[in-house]
Amino acid sequence: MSATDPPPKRRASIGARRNPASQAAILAAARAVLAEQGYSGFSIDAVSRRAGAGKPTIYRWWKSRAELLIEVYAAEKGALRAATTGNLAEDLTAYTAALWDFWRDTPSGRTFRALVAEAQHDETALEALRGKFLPERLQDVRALFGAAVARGEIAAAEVEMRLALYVGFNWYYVLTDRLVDGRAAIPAAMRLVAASLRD
Amino acid sequence: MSATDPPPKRRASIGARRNPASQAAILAAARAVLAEQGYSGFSIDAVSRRAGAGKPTIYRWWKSRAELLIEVYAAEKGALRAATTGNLAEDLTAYTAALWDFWRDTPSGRTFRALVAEAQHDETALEALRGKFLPERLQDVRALFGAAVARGEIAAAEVEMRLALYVGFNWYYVLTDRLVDGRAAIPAAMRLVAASLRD
Amino acid sequence: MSATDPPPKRRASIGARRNPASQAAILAAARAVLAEQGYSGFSIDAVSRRAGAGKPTIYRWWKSRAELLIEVYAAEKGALRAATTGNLAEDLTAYTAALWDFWRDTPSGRTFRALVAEAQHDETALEALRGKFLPERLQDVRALFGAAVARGEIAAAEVEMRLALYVGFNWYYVLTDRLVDGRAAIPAAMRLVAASLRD
Amino acid sequence: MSATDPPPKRRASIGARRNPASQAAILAAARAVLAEQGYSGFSIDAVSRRAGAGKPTIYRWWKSRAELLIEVYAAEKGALRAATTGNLAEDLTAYTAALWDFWRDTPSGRTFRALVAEAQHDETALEALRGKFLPERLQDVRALFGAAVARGEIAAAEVEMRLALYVGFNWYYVLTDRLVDGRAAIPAAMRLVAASLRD
DNA sequence: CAGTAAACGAGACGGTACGTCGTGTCTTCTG
DNA sequence: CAGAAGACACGACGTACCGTCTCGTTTACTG
Repeated sequence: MSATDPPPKRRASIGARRNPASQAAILAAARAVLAEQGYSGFSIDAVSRRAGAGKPTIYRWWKSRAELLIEVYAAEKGALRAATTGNLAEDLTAYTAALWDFWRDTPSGRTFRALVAEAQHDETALEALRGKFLPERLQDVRALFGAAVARGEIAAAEVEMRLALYVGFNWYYVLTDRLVDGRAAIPAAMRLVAASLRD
Repeated sequence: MSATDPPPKRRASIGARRNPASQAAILAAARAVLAEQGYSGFSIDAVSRRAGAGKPTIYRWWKSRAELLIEVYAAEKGALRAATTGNLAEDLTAYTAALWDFWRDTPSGRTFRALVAEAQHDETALEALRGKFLPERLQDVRALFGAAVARGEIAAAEVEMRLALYVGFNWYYVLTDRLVDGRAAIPAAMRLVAASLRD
Repeated sequence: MSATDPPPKRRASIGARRNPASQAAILAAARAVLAEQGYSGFSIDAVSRRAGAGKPTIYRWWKSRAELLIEVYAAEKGALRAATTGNLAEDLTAYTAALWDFWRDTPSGRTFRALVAEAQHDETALEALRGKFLPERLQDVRALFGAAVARGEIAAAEVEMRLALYVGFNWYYVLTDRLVDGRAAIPAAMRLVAASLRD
Repeated sequence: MSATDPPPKRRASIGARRNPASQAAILAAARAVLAEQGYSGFSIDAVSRRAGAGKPTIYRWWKSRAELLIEVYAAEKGALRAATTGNLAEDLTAYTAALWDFWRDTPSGRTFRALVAEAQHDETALEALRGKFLPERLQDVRALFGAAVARGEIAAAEVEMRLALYVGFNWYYVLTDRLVDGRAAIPAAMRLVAASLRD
């Protein structure tokens, strides 16, 4: 989203179906608002103004702020991929470093923080976070743990617990806006998350 | 906070100093509002109405919603204490179980969630969370880690990383409102947080 | 849902244009508040509550209390008309008597007083009073003077001065809430306002 | 009142009686506030801050804003005197010109406007205006009319009516803040106020 | 190929909350 | 015991945003 917005041209209806141009404009506007003002400036009114879209158009396709945030996040997250190399701690470290870069270098960090905040407001947003957003986002990481289970590194029964430690570690740093400070701690933390419990 | 509130009597000024009765009523009202309506119903107006206090009285003593939340939380947290028994994993498990009980059985869980959400809105709230709230709240847990360092269980350089894993684990469950589901995972997670990294 | 419930009658938007029902309800509420509580009870909040209208709806159409007062006054003033019979003093007397009746028997006297008071608070209100309200309200009286000039009763150059005396006389009595006491003085005063200056 | 306020020194009690220094400071502060901000900035809080006086001290000696305004006005008005020369119109013209100068060149014009506005808010202020303030202020002008009655220029029964015309003329111009524009109209208006009604 | 259905922008609507200011009352402390 | 200091409950201020509603317009899909 450029700082100098293009003059918002009126996008009329294209008939009795969703206008992709409007949807794209709304997502772009939401991303821009989050990038520039953060969660406190993120309102349906602001997005509507920025996108040159009517509020009902937004509410028609996203029934809550949370849904909009989720789609904004998903639109940018696509590129990030976790690769299995044979060592869980190293895989987690590589993925986490990439994730933190992504959070730092795009508006996605702010989007993520907004989404977690939104889930504290709104029960349905929390449900969406738990039931849809997190499972999707954690798919790759879960696969890393799955591969480690297959290799015998960790027990299958421990995956959820390790996942919670892993996710919580990331949340703690992103929600306190300390992605830079905490970066050095990633490798050791990932070694612990991947460590054996047999001793 | 009983559901049937006593008839709110007007509390006049007691001179050019803070009226403890008003402060207590405001804190109690804030706690009650959070308990009954959660973060979405938590507004200075609502607290003011509930407490029978003027909004300026609230703003006089608490510069922001976050400060009020912090004090509400602190007022209930007092009782919780961490004891060192000689085994870090066990100490952490005991403390965490007590913390989760406290979050579940009092409005404090909601207060905590509200505070984290507030920190996503408001930069000064985030600063207060990082600079004042968390250090104070983590004092006891940090002491547990310190004792483990003294016993040679873990390295001093690893304390911050382990603390982040520990805190994140708790945040993840409380912020997704899954304190009940996640309870069984506590002991194993704490063993991992306390595990050796030498192998 | 009891059958005795008064219909809540929320006035929704009727599209991207002013809803006449809301405007009428706001004007009626403003008139009612002034009639019942006078200027000291006249607040945008009170009008909003009384009208069942949102404050932003009021501010959207009236930039200030003064504008609202002016429109409330104009809505009732319509009926009053000045007739030229051929004698300025008598015409003024008849009109003034009717005006004072109108001020006494409707909320308009209070509205007028409120408007003058408002103009002492607010520079833009004063500007509206001088530039818009008074010229419109004085149109009829000015026509009476104009007719007298045409008949040769008074000099054209004296009209503004006589108008000031005339208006001031009315203001003095209405602003001191003595419309009843002062009534007997109207005819003689009007003879003086209409008197020749030749001697 | 100088623009650079002297550092407000604490004026302690001087025993169980009114402290003249405090009263003077309060009156001076009220005058200064009116001069600088007009009626809209005139509040007991503002006067209290400016004077370095406690609000209860103000309320103790002046039970309303109106009383304070009256005393502020009286403190400056003293100098103005009406002189009888043998011609009512000329006497009125001279006095009115002096009065308008006084209103223009001192904060008194604003004080006067504030007082009239206050009387529209507050019934007791109106009563004070009618019963105390106006009779005192009009004493001199009434004397001019009395002298004219004694000389046979006007009828005794017409004095109140002429006084109303005279006062209203002044009010009209001061309340619309047009003392400069209206100045030229004074002599003719005064001739009319003093004119014979016998023709 | 006309009629209908639905999406679009626009923006008004009744509300709630914001954070600040002023009100008049009250109490304590100082001199 | 007066005076400063200032806290108190209250309520108005003007603004932002909420989610809903209706408008008039613009297509595409239908019968």
